[in-house]
Amino acid sequence: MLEKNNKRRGRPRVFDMDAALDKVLEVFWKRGYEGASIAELTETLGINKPSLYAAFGNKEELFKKALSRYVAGPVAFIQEAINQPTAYEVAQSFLIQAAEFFTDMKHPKGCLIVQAALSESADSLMVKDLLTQYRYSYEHQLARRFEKAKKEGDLPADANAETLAKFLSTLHQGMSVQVTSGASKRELMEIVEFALKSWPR
Amino acid sequence: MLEKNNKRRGRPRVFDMDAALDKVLEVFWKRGYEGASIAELTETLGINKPSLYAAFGNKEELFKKALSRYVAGPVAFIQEAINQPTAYEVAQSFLIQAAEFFTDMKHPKGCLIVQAALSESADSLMVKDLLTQYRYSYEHQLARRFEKAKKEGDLPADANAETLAKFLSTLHQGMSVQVTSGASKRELMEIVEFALKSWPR
DNA sequence: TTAATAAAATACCGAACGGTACATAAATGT
DNA sequence: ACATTTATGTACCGTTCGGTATTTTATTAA
Repeated sequence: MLEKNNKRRGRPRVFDMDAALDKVLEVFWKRGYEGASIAELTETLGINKPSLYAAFGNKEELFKKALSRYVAGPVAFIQEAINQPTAYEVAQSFLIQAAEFFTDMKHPKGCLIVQAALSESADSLMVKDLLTQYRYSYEHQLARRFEKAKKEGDLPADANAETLAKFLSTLHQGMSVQVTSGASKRELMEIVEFALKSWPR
Repeated sequence: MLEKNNKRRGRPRVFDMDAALDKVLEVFWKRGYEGASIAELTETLGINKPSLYAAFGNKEELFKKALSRYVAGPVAFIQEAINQPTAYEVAQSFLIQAAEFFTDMKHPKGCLIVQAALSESADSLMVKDLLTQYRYSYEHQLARRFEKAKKEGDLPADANAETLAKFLSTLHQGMSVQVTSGASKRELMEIVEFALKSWPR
C-alpha cells in the first residue's frame, strides 16, 4: 500500500488542500460562482492569492475541484435514494433527504448545483453549462431507475419515467429556492408529502 | 383629464423612459441583478451613465423600477389565475400560464423574481430580500384564495391551503430553473399535468 | 555545505466595477 | 435677447475584479 509521501522536496505547504477545498466549497455555496471573490476565498483560507493559484489553478478550476467534493460528499444521498427497492421509495427517499439536506444548518442552505450559476454571463458560461449538465445527469439517473421499475412492475406500464424524473427534479430545484427564502424543514416535508400523493403505483 | 406635459422646460430627454425601463428589465432578467453591469445597461439604451443616473437613480433604484414594470406587465397572469372560479382551475391556470410564460421566446427565459438574486452577497442583499418578499407575497395570495375555496366548498375542509400554495410556488420556482436548463414548453406541461393529479377536490 | 526544489509573501498588472464633477447644449419663461 | 432649467457628453473618481512577476523562505537530495 502506498504510504503518504511526507518527504516532499521544497517548502512544505502550510494548509491542507482537502480542508481548504471544503472551505472554498462553502464560499461558492453561499455566494454563487461569480459572487465568490478570490479575495474572500483567500481570506477564508488564510493564505495569499499566489498560493491559491499555485495549488488549484484559476477560479474556474478551483470551482470544479470544489464541485467534485460536493458531489462526492454532501450529495451522495442521491445514490442512496436510487438504490431503494421500489420507485415510490426512490421518490420518497430523494425528496425527504433533499428536504433534510437543504435545511441542515451545518452548511449553507439550498443546492450548489441548482443555484451557483443560473444567469447568463460571459465569464460564468462554462460553469453554468457544467451545472446544467450535472442537473440533467441526476435527472437522467432517476429516469433510468424508473424505467427499471416499470420492467419490475412496481410502476404501471403506462407511467412516463422521464416525466416522473423531471417532476422530482423540478420539485427538488424549487425546494432549493424555497429554502433560501426561509422555508423550514417542516414546510418542505409537507410539500413532499403532498407531492407524493399523485405517485403512480 | 391630465394632458401629457409636452412643454417641460430644459433640454428634452432623448430617450423614452418607459421603453428604456423595458430594455433595462430585459438585461436584469438575463443577467441577474449583480450580473447586469451599468456599462451593459447604458450600451443597451444607447445613453451615457450620467443620463441613466439622472433619470433613474442608482443601480438598486433602477432595478426596483424595472421590477415594478415586471410585476405590472409580464406577471399579471397571476391575477388571472387567482380569479378562476375554483381552486383546481386556479392551480391549473397558474401552472399552465407559468409554463407558457417561461418558455415564451419574446423575452428571457425563466422568472426574474425567482432568479435575479438568489445568492448571499453584500451589495445585493436588499434586492435579494425584496425578491423574497415578492415570492412570499404571491404565495400568500394563493393561500388566501385556497382558504376562500375551502369556505366555498370546492376544496375539502381538511385541505391545507398554505401547503397547497407552497406546493404550487415550489413547482413554479423549480420550473423556472428547469427552463434555464433547456426544458421545453411540452416538458413543463407534462410536469404540470402530473402535478395536478393529486389536487384535492 | 551547497544545489535544487517548492511554497511563501509582497507588490503589482490592466480591466471592469458603481458612481460623479463639470462643462456644454437645447429647450422654455420672461 | 437673456436668464433659467434640464439633459447631454467627456472625463474622471476610488475600489474591486481575476490574475501574475518577483523575491524570499523552508525543506530535501547530494
